[in-house]
Amino acid sequence: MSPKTLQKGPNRILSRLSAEDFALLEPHLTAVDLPLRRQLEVSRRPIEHVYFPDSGIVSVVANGDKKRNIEVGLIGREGMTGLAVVMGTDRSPHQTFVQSAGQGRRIPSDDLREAIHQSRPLHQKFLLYAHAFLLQTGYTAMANGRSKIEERLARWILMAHDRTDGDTLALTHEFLSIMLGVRRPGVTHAVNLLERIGLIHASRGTITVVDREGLEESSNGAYGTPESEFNRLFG
Amino acid sequence: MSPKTLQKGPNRILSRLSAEDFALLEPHLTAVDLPLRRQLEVSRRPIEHVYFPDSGIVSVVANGDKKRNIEVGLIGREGMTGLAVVMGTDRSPHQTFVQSAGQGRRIPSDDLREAIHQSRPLHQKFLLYAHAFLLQTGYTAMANGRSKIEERLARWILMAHDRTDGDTLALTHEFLSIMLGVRRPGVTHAVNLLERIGLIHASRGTITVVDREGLEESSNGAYGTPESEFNRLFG
DNA sequence: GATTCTCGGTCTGAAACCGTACCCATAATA
DNA sequence: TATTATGGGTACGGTTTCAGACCGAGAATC
Repeated sequence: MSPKTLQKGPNRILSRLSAEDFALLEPHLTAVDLPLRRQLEVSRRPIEHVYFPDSGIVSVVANGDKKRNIEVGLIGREGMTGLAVVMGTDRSPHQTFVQSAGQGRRIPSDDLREAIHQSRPLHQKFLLYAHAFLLQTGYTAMANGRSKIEERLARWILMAHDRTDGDTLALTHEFLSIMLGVRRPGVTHAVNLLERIGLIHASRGTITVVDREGLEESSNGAYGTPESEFNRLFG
Repeated sequence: MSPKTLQKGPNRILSRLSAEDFALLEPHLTAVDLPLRRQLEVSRRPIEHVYFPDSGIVSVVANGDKKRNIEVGLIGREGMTGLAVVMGTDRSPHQTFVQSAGQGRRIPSDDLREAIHQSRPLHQKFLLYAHAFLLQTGYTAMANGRSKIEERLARWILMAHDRTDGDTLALTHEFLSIMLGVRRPGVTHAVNLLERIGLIHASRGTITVVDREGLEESSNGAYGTPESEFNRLFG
C-alpha cells in the first residue's frame, strides 16, 4: 500500500519550528483533549484559542443559511486552526469543530498574535501552512464542482487517512453526507461501491482503508495536488 | 438597484496603503494593459509579477488533469494576484489569467518580496486580502457543492458586476461554462431563466444586470457572505 | 433478555445535469 | 455581397443526484 502523505508524530508545524520560535509559544501552550464534536471556532465570533492537533481531525465548515453546510477544509497534525488570526483578523464566517477525537495543544489568540508580532520567521511558517490550506480549499471547490460522489468520497477518505494513525476511520455515513454536502443514501451507495471493488472495508461506523493506491485512482484526480504541494513546502 | 459591493476607482489595495508603504512599491510598479486571455500566472511555474488590477477581471483556475478546469477565485480592483508570493512561496498549482480586459499595475515578485520584508504593515494589508480571498474560495466550494447552476450563475454575475464599471458584462456562455464547470447548454438554460424573470438582459456575448437585488435573491445564499466580510475588513 | 437508539440498506419518483450533436443567427472578414 | 467563424438555442437519451420514507440490523442501555 502506498504511503500516507503525512506520517505519525506530534503536530507538524510546532515540531518544525526553530527553538527560539517554539520558546515564544511554549509558555502559552496548553495540552488539550479534542473530543468529538467540540466546537473550536464559532461562526462570526472572535476566535479564543488557536489549536495545533497532535492527533484527531478537525473540520472547517462553511454554513449556508440553513442545512446547507459543507466542509471546505480538513486539519490534522499537519496544521492548525485559527488562520484568521494568522491573517490579521479575529474571526471567520466558517465554523470549526472536532470531527475525529484526538489530542492537541492550544494557545490563546492574543498570545499567538503577540508571538507572531515578535518573530517574523514564526509568522512565515504559519503563512506557508495557510497557503497549503488555501490550495486544499481550492481543490475542494474543484472536487465539489466536477467530481462524482464516489470520487469525492475517495478523496475525503484519503485525506482523513493521511491524518489518522492506522487504517481504520471512525465515521458514519450520516456524518460523511454532511462533510460532502450530499444525501446520506448517496454516501451509502458510494461506500458500497468502493467496498465492492476492494478498496475499503466498511462496517457499522467505521471505514478501513484496504487499497490506498486504488483509492487514489478512484478519486480521478481529485486527490493529490494539494498534498504534494504541501510536501514541497514542508518536506 | 442595490449598490455594488465595490465602487469605482483605482486598485483598492494600493490606494489604501500608507504613504510610506506605497513609496516602497512605487519605484517598481509598472502600468500594464490586461488584455483578454493574458496569462498572469502559469501553473507550477515561478510567479514573475504580481498584478494589481485597476479595471478588468482576473480568474484563478484550478486545473484538473484534462478539461476539468474550474474557477476557484475572481480578482478585480479590490485585490491582487500572486498570493503565493505574499504567503512566502513562489508558485501555485493554479493558473491565473485575464477574463475581462482592463488595466492595472504590476511589480516583479522579487521587489514585492523585498517590500514585504521591509514593511510589516504592508505585508499585513496583503494578508488581510488573502484572508478575504480564502473566504471567497470557501464559498465557491460551497456553491459548487450545494447550489444549482442558475444560483451559481447569479452569484458569478454579481461577483463580476462588483468588479465592472457599468452594468454590462462581456462574456459568452462558452466562457461561463468553463468558469462554472458545467455544460455550455446548461449555461444557456440558466441565462434564459434569469432573463425570463427580468433580472438580466442577455444578448450575443453580453449580459446586462437589470435587477441586482433579484440576482442576490436568486443566488439563494451563495452570494454575500465573503463580500460583506471583505467590507468589514477593508471598509 | 427486552427496549431503545443509531446506523445503514433500499425503494420510488422526480429533478438536475451530462455528453453530444445539429442548426440557425449574428458578427467579422473577404 | 458572399464567406467564414463564433455564439447561442434546442433536442435526445442517459446518468447522477435529489427528497423523502421505510425498515431491518447492530449496539448500547436497562
